[in-house]
Amino acid sequence: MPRRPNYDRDDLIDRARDLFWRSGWAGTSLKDLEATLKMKPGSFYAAFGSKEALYELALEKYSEGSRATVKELVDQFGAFGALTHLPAVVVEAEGAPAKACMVSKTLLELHAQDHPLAAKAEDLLNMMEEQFTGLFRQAQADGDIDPDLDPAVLARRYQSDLLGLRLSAERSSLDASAIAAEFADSLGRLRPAN
Amino acid sequence: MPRRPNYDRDDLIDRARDLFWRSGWAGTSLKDLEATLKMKPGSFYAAFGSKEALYELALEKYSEGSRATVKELVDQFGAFGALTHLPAVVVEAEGAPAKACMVSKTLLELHAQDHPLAAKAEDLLNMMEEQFTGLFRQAQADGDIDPDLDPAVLARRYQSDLLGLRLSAERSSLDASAIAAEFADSLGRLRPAN
DNA sequence: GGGTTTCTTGAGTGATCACTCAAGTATATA
DNA sequence: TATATACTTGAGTGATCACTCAAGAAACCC
Repeated sequence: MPRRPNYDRDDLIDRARDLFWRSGWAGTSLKDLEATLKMKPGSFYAAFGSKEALYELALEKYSEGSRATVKELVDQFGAFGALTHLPAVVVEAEGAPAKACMVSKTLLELHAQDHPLAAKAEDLLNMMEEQFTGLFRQAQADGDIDPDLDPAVLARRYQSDLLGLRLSAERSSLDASAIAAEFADSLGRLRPAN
Repeated sequence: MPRRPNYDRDDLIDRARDLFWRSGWAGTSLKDLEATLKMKPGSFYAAFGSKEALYELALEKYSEGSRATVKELVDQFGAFGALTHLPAVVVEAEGAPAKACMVSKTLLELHAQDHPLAAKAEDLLNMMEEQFTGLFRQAQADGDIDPDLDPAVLARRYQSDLLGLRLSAERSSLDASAIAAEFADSLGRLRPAN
């Protein structure tokens, strides 16, 4: 009986994610969304309920995509190889709306307002950190990293440096690839002693 | 002949800086500024011209303060000591409006809009990077760091990691002091070989 | 103390914000 | 083909945005 929507919901969320990723929460107006999604306000609110609800969907999709990229690197290069390749991958991503991580941008923008999306961003950063912990643990099992080191500690430091690298990559006057290469190189110091 | 203002301009800029630092550009409304500075719109615009002009003053003052803090650490601990102490200082700053660097927050929020304040933020990050380069050079002269390493390269990496640390320190679920300690510790690897 | 100059006040500006809703349109079932 | 059920449209909502300006108050010089 019903009329079906003439849009692909998943594609809309992708486009919204890219817009939010680039321009942030306050920097993206409903007019911007209407233009990018080619939807009138009525359709928009029928489909998503609110700007905030769509942002949350977009943020979750960003985080899923981020973790999927890491998994692909693991399949291709193994756990240690994924950790060393990721910095360059993230900095050299050509089509990406921004170099910086969307989750960290969300946290920085909305943390002071105690906005629910900032809490969501914290959760997602924790999930991503856990993925890194798993990678360091696996790299130890593979004999690529000193087994005496604590994978959780390594992961926190790794994620912190990676977020710094991605933030720095937003600077136009700075060659982020060079930092990425060094970052990857310095992981070699974590190799087992023998 | 004239009537003098009944405020301390320097103090107003300090308070505006703290407010902008915490809440960001879009997150700070003129109503917020009026409340914090205890000024009516007329006085505000007579004194500063626009929200953007005040933000620029606040950002410059933040950057000056940031570089002054580093200089104090150099006086107290020397160049290498300043580099090792700074991570903990920055993460444990109790009274600060935010853990993350105001300049990097500005860049992330406004870069996509090609906002003049984002360009300003880039300039200030470059200045801060130069200060770090000078510190690494001095630390080499002091015999604390391997003279074969490039101080400019070390500074870029150091700044990137420091910005990442400060970003991570915004996460409530994360112990940033531990990362800071490790960060400082890892600088020991840059010592000369002998 | 009169006159000049500046600062302060606060109501008011148009623009934009996220969002609503009644009316119109298209689709699927019966 | 008739009807029920969405979806789409777009003008319009009140709230808030950064900002203006005319009027009044205060401080200085003579």
